[in-house]
Formats: sequence, C-alpha cells, structure tokens
Amino acid sequence: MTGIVEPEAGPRSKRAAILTAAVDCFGETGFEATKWSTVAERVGIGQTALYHYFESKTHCLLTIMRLELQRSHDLFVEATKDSEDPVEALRAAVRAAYDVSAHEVLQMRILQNHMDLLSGSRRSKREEAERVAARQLVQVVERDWTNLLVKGMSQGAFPLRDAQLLGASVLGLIVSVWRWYRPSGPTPLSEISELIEGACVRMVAS
Amino acid sequence: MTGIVEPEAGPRSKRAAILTAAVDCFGETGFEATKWSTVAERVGIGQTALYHYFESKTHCLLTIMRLELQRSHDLFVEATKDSEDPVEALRAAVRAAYDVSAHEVLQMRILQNHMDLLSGSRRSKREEAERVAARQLVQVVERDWTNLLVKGMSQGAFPLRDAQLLGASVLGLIVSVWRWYRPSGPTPLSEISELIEGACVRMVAS
DNA sequence: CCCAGGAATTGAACTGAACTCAGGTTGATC
DNA sequence: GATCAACCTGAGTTCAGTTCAATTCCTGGG
Repeated sequence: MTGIVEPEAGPRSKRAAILTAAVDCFGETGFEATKWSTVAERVGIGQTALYHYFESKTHCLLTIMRLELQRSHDLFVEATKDSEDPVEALRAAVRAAYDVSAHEVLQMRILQNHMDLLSGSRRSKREEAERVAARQLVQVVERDWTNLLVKGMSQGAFPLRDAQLLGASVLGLIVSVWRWYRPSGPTPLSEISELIEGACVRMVAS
Repeated sequence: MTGIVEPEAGPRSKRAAILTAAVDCFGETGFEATKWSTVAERVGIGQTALYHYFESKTHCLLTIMRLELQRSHDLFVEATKDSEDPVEALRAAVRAAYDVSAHEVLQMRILQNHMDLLSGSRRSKREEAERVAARQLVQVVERDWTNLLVKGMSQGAFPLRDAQLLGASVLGLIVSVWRWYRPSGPTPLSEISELIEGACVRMVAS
C-alpha cells in the first residue's frame, strides 16, 4: 500500500552523497565489515548525522538495493521495448544487464550479496517499507524475464518449458557474475557479456 | 601451507552438535540475525562454552562453508567418476548437485549467502586458515567443472568456448537456485533439477 | 531586517551481542 | 584416588550501532 516516497532533496541534503559513499564502502569492503562511522567520515559529517537521513545502517543498505532493483527493471524495459523478435529482445536484455559503470557493478554486488535480507521482515517501519518495496521489485524483475520467455514461447521462437522456472534460472545465471567479477580481474566485462548472451539464448531457444 | 586438521572428536565433544545447530539457525534465520547465544541454548550449553570449539561466530560459519565445499567437491568426483561420455558426466554432476537432504540445502544456502566472506582476509589465525581452505576449495570445485568442459570440448562433444568462463557460469546457474529455493515452496527439487540439467546441457553442448 | 521553523548537525550517553577472563567441574587413565 | 586435559561457567569487557537532548544553519514570510 504505502509505496516509498523518494525524499525530495533539500538543497543541502547529503543523502545522495551518503548513498554514493555507502555503495563504495559496502561494495568494496562488504556491508558487515564497513563501519557505519566510516561512511560518515567519507561524507564529511559526524556519525549521528547519518540518522537524519537513514534510520539505520541496514535501512541504507535496503535503500541501495531497492534503487538498484529499480534501475535493473527500468533498464530491462528500455532495452527490450523496441525488439519484436524474442531472441533479439533476449539478447538486448542481457547486453543491457552488463552495460554498467564501475559504480553500478558495486551496487549489483551489494544487491546479490544481501538478497537474503529481503526474506525476513524488519522491526522498524521505514526499513520494512524499503524491504517490501525491494521484494516487490524482485518479483517485477522476475516477471520481466518470465514474460519475455512466455512471449517467445507463444510465438514459437522458444520451445515450451516452465517459463517461471527458466526465467529465474536465466536471471540467476546473469546475476551470478556479480559475485566474482572484478573490474581489475583478467576477464573484461564485454567478454563475459558475450558468453552469457550466447549461453542464455542456447538455454532458452534451443 | 597449514591445512585444516579436523579436530578428532573427544567422546563428549559437542562440536558436531554445535555445527548442526548452527546450520539450522544460520540457514533459517540468517547468520547475522541469529544470536550466537541461541546456538548455545539449542545445544544445551552456556554461550561461553562455544568458544571452546570455535574462536568466534564467524569461525563457525567459515567451518560450515568449508565442509559444504568439501562435500560438493567429493560429490562431484563421485558422480562423474564412471561416466565416459561428457554429456552423461555433466548430467550426472548436475543431478548430484541437487540430490541433497533438507539439512544440506541449508548448508548450500549458507555457503551461497556468504561467499563474499572469502574475499577479504581475517584477523585471527584459525579463521584465516578456514577462509583460505574454503577459498581453495572454491577453486577446486571450479576446476572440477572447468575440467569436465575441457574434456568434453577436446573430445568434440562440446563446441569450443572459454571453458573457465563457461564453467563458472554453469556453476553459477546451478548454485543460484539455493538463494530462492525453499523445501516448502511450490516447486519440488526434482523438477528444478531436471530443468537445470537440460539448461546446462544446452548451454554447453549446443 | 528579523525571526519563526524546519533541516541539518553534534557530543555524550546508552544498548546489546560478541567476546575475554579467571577459575571450576568432569571423567578417563594410571 | 591423584592427575591432567577436555569441557564448562558467571561475571565482566568491548565496541559498533544507536538514541537523546540540545545547538547551529538556512530559508521564506512579515
């Protein structure tokens, strides 16, 4: 019922700065390993000031996850909107998923590493609101992929299979990359993107 | 250098009981969310007694992860040892990966949800030892899958592709299931197993 | 210009769960 | 039945996350 109302930025709000710093810290050091006070330092405020913007460290994390999920969904829609051919749509969606900045890579990683947070409910109101919103977006994204498969199957472009399950699998395959991928690593993202794109198409269309 | 020496069980050791209880707690409630003292209660000892067996809550977690990785590797070897045909070996490996008890499902989930722990090094000796051992086992398991693909490619059963990357992807696809699968959920594991088995074969062999 | 009021910030104090310490109990072995 | 190590405990410490009470900063209406 109560959706998240994105707090409109007062001119001297540091919310955005906090989110950016938090993504960097959480993404590189890990959520548990980074001290909330370190985020404050990096932004240039006292730790108590953080609580003006987020109810808790976890609330900040959940917000990051929700924003990333929103981004993923928007990107999927944008990428697939003008492809008639299901195979082309699938390819475009996969390519879009890997067309990300370094900062977005961190966000993805954070999201993947803390998916389990979305299961159990939270004590405080605002945390719970973010959690529910994120959970819903997970379902939206899953539906995005499932619908793509359903459409392809009904058009005869893909063999008939359990679209729900296959959609979850495709999505799982795509996001599994963010657990191990490092920009500094030996494999460039473009190469990964190509291999996964092919793999997804074979999984679904052959 | 210093491998883990599994502590031989004294007759009244509660190490095994602690590990079992911890897997249940961590798997169902989540590692962060479960209090270390709850594990003690479930075993029927005071919280301080836990420190006789594990240096820390995290040390226990890392041990669980290492044991699970060892199990995965052993199972892979066992499942593929007498398959000549690469496709059959692949199928057997996937089936083996999903032929697990409820308790093992929890272990898998715990492992998946805390892979990120294996990146950064730990302060204490014993924790670091477990971490390194686990990290190594991750590579062993990755090699298991990669080798299977390499063999299949060299035999001409699979088209030539980047085996390392494809291996990681196959593995990622398989384990991604443990994030969302629940024994109480609508989809039986057998159905998942079949779909993933097919998906892996198509990914690799077509 | 000023001052009302919300946004933003802070230092000091609180909380609770992980962990330490200094010792006590148990039980197998000689 | 003495010994020794494995096993256990209650009381106390630590430390990161959080709360509180109070202050400063800025903006917009009179």
